[in-house]
Amino acid sequence: MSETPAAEAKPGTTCAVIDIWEVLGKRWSLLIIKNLRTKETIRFNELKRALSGISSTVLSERLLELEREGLVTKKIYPEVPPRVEYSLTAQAKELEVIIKELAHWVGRWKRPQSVAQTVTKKEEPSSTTAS
Amino acid sequence: MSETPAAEAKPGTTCAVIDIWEVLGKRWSLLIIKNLRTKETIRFNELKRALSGISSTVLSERLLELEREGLVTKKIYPEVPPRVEYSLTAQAKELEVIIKELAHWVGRWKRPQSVAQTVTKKEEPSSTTAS
DNA sequence: CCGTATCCCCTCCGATACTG
DNA sequence: CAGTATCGGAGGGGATACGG
Repeated sequence: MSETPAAEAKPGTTCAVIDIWEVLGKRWSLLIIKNLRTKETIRFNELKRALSGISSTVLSERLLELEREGLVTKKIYPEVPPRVEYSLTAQAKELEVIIKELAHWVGRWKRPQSVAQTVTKKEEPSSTTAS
Repeated sequence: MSETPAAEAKPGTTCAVIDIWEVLGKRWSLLIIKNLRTKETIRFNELKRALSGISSTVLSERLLELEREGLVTKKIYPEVPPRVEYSLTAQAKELEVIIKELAHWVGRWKRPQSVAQTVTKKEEPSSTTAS
């Protein structure tokens, strides 16, 4: 019945969706995925340049989180000037489809909304009081 | 090609998806929608009781945001003990489908992930030895 | 080139108290 | 019952400096 049957410490972690949502909800996460999509592989500074404004700290952090979630693969080339390439996993490519649907959904409903409706009558809400 | 062509002030606001994502990414938002789904209409304190741990402040705030996004409708009954009923809009019901897909996606890939792969030799002869 | 360590600010969230 | 006002703590994110 209640939405917090277990894990009382973190009330927002009831279903698994919220888990991934919290990761993806963080700043830059979605943008990183979007940029990763433009190429098969992207290097760290290349990505950083594309996301102008992001700091190395945060980019590294997001990349690590996305890697832990299995959305990004990291390839380290032990060369003299270090080279690391990032790319999307198959899992992330599937996620993209859902994001696209979400984008479509957003576009379909893009418009100003009403604020609130005050019911003057004492009647059942089934009869729409939109006048 | 760059991801921040306009709106330099907010780098995370490139596409509309991120906009709704930021609202839904906030704590309790998803849970609120989930609870709203169990009934057609729910009252404020009823909802607050279901989401044990949330404060009136935050619940009110979330509800207002969701209303602004057009996901929730608010009906005010000017009675002696005030009565306000919240319910999902058609738009939110459509969103639910997408969330369900996301949930399915999460379930399909639920498993431990690798950490990182270091390329020791050969493979990928791309000339990227620029210093 | 690819990050980590540190500091600081600023927003978010919870708790409490109070009003219509 | 249904909120708003205010305060204070915690954590995310940016800037800078430094290491491998």
